[in-house]
Amino acid sequence: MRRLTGWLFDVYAHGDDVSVWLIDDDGAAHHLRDRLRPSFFVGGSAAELRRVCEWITRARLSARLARAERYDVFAHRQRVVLQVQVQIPAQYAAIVRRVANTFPTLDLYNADLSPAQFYFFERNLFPLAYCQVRVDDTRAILEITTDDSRWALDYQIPPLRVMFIQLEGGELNPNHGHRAPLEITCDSRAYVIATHDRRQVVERVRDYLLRFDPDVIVSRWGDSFILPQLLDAARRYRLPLPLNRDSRCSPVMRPARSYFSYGRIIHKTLAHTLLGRWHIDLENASLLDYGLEGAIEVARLTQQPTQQTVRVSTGTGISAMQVSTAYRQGYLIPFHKSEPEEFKTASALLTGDKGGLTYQPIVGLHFDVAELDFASMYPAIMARFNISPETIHCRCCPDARVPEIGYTICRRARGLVPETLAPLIEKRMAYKRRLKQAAGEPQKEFDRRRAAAHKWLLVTCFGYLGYKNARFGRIEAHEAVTAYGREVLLRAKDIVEARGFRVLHALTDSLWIRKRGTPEAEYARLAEEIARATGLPIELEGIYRWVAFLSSRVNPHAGVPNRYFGARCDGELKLRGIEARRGDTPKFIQKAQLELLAAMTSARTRAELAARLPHCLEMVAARVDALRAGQVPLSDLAFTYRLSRDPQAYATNTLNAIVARELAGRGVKLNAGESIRYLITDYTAAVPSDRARATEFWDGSWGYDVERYTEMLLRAVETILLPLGVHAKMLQGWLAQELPVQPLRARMEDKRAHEYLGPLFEWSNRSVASIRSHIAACPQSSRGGG
DNA sequence: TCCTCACGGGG
DNA sequence: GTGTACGTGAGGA
Repeated sequence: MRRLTGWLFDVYAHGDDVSVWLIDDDGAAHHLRDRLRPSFFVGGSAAELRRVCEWITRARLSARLARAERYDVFAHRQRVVLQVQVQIPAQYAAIVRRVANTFPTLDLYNADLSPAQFYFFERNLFPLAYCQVRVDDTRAILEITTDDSRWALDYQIPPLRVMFIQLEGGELNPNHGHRAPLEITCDSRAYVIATHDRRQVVERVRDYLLRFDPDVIVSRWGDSFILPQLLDAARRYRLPLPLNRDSRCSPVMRPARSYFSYGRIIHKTLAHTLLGRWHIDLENASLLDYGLEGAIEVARLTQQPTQQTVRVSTGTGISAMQVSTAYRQGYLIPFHKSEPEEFKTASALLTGDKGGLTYQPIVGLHFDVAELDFASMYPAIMARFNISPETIHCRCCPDARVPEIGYTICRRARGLVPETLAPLIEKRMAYKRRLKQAAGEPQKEFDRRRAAAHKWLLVTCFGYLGYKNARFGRIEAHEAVTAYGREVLLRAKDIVEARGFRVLHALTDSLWIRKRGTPEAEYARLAEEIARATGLPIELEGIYRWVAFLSSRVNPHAGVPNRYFGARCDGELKLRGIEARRGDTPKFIQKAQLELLAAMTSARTRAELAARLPHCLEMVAARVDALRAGQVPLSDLAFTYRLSRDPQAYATNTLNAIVARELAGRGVKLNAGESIRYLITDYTAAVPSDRARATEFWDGSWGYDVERYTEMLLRAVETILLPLGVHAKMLQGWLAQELPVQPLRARMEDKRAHEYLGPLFEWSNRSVASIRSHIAACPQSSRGGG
């Protein structure tokens, strides 16, 4: 018998047990095993359940059967069910499937959880919990416990060894034709495998894996290109390739999939996850903005293994948290449905057409404006008013009714959704409070990333409530949330106006208000008064020196709710809807807008803003000069677009369609939901394929279209300067000065990987330069590398 | 002018 | 293992 302490790193079913990986304080990995007997439940009449028992016994499935009573949240009562306790965790999914196929009319519960989830729930653990373990001589766990909590604000993360693996040239997509040598970075040193011999590549990778034994392999295009290529070569040449730490099995492959989310198609490439080691592909991981620390926070909170966590949506994450709550309470957990898409009728669209409240802002520049925001409004409403699929239309509380729509909501029993949400809201607030206090880096950065991760969980929680396929979703609950939201914003507006403020704009959960000579303390009092009246926390988001609400480009007299920008007194800029906020705007244009806004930030009056115009125009001229001189980095000129359909399905010849078809013609398999990146080479070219070029097929011989980029730049500049009366035509007059166009030399910049890894995992490309001279001697063909 | 296409939100 | 609905702007036909 032996004692171990360390972080719970990986859990999966293997053989008759589960494999458990622990990383100790010295960073050493321990492979242990533990017992797990997951149960699912079958609901039906007594006769039906008897038949299920007989069938399972006859089929000699490895399961123990028992009668059980469990709570059905939707029926609001205990239900007699058949408990099927699976004896071998690896067989759980197969046994569920056989029962479901044989008895398609019966209800199954707790029937689609992963072995890792069962393990976490049964042992009261979560990924990266710091654990105390007793093991016997065969490495079987006798006891595993933790003092760590998912709700702890401060927790240690194990000393993870990270290996970074990519093709040289970083974010260029090898599936779209990019070819370059493999580059491996570990312990702050980069190693380039500059050979076209696939056998040698595999051998070198194997050597590095054995030498560094990384806990985490972070890659670019590892899921869809590097790992499949390596595995294929390893198979062909019969070479061992220890990508897994668990040598008993191969990496787990999941096929590519496309799905509809957030109103657009998302494509997830083929995925390769590892056992006893993590593989994270930066190009196939969602939500990069909160980085690995944020992903670890989400894994801890949602009790999903980290490799899954980075590959699934936050909707799945919040669903997993609800499942955890239900499991803890002993509720029956329904299936995650996956009914096919269905078209809504016109009437359903009409009645469903009730979202947040939207005003038309008062167009133009405003000075000394305050913005009040309800904090996490929809989640706060769910928690405060107990909105949950099983609490709505409750029979026991006829007096508690949702405004406008009149549904009843239970006041007696706390709902599953509020139960899950409340601690999450609280934890996020705690991090945000801490961020406001003076704390040093990197602590602040951890808190920022964790709070950002929570934000996404909270936001999708609301969406999930209205999602047809959610386990704990119900459209009426969704409607109740927005109804409360409208009511609450109207109450706030009334209060503000009663205090003599003018409401310039209001949108779902925020108000922009103005009253001459208001001291800051009055806003705090106002926020308190609204919070008291509505029961929801509202905060002073900021006081703006100035804010510009933009008019519609179609109708210059009408304000649009979601296009505005402003400078706060603390120097922060806030932008919505303008080019700089959009993912399909080249960085070059984003930078130009931000530069103008930065110059305007400190102005307090219209006259002060106007005084900065000459400087602004000089900056614009400098940008145009840089364009003409070919000094703009290639990566700053690239457009990124997500394809909403397969290349051949495009009806019009937009640049997107042209580039997509061009790539497809070169043998690149493009799927709806994938992104393409391209530069505009000659916008007016007669031959469509000459108009733009995918970044992967761009080389120095292609120039970029200076005229076209200038035109787009000036339009973006107009967005910023129009509130000051400057039109694009005026700008053109200013800049009507011919400069020579020079050949272009540019390089892709590559910072994202480092940003993603964050302050926790320091690695650098410092030694790349020294190795690069070595590669220069090696010829590169279009089939080389990876 | 109408149609097609892609993006945002939340902090 | 997948929020919905809608408004907006740009550009092609």
